[in-house]
Amino acid sequence: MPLRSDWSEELCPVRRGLDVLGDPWIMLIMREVLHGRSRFEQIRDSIGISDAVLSRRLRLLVEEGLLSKVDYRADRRTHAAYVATEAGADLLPVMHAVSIWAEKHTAMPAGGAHMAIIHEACGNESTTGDACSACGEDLRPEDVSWDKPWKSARERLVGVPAVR
Amino acid sequence: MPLRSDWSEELCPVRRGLDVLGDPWIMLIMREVLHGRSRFEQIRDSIGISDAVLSRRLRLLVEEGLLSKVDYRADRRTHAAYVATEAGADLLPVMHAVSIWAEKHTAMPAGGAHMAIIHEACGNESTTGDACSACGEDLRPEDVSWDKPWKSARERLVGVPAVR
DNA sequence: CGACATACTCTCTTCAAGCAAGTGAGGTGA
DNA sequence: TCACCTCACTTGCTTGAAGAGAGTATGTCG
Repeated sequence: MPLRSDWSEELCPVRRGLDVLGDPWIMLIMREVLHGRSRFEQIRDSIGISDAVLSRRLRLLVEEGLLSKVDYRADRRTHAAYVATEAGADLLPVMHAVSIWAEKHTAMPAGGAHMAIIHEACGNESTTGDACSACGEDLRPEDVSWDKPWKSARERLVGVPAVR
Repeated sequence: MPLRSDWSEELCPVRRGLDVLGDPWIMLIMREVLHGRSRFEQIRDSIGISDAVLSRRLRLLVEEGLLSKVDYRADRRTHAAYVATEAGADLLPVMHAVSIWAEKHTAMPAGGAHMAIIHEACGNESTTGDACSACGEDLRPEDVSWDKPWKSARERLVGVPAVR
């Protein structure tokens, strides 16, 4: 990932990971895609990123193998869409870890509320990010919802699409 | 964290977390501190960051409450040192998640090897990042070692110091 | 006193972010 | 058919941070 220094050859996995993940937009884009918002304008409008930066990040994410670009038909025309690959879907535990950390250690703004990670496969809230704290199974995007009380919404995530 | 846009008032915890963690240096600095490398020059030399950037990041991390700056005497003089706070030590699951993701989804460079997370409290390797996959206990820095075969070293982490 | 170490700060150049505007391919309405 | 729209970008401009290197303030040692 040649945004700044190239750390892809580092021996320490933390550093290799940060080569890709050490950018504030990457995880936000992946979060949107895992929420099923797969089109350029959907992602742009939901996270407030500029066109230029989103365009570059999407290209990088496809190069790095976290997203794949697909065309699909809707509204009588062809749209570009970005869907998670296995590597992209596997970012879920990282997002969960960030979320759990932030809930514990950043100030909750006015109007905020606890976001619960719901493991739909067993029906319970998980308090850990990689394996469900209730049933012990790995948390896969397609089995997880994020309960966001400030939006009065429980949003089901989407994983790697079955057909490509 | 006013490096770029300020996301500290965002309702979504992922975004609030990325306000602090969405920078490649932050996690690397915290990793060094959790390895007991607490002085300016130790951190600088082990991660290869410029003086100016390290200085700014350390100030930010103290402001954000992830590090605390302490003076200690060694070599007959007073040194500045940075030690993790509770919020800093709680980054360990995030680091583990990044590391596990990177081991699975980035190319292992020549000379690299699997880095095992050892839960010294039970003596086993954990394959998950927040609770030990072997015994189920939360992974706290003071109970964890990272086994780095490429350095032929098993490095014990350090948590929040008992005295401040 | 001068040499040295530590923990920074300052200066300079390069490059990305953020904002705004433009572009081109495809589709739509009159 | 031709102006107009939407989508998914690209281009240009300005500001500001990164990275590299040199300088500086404080304290210690001989």
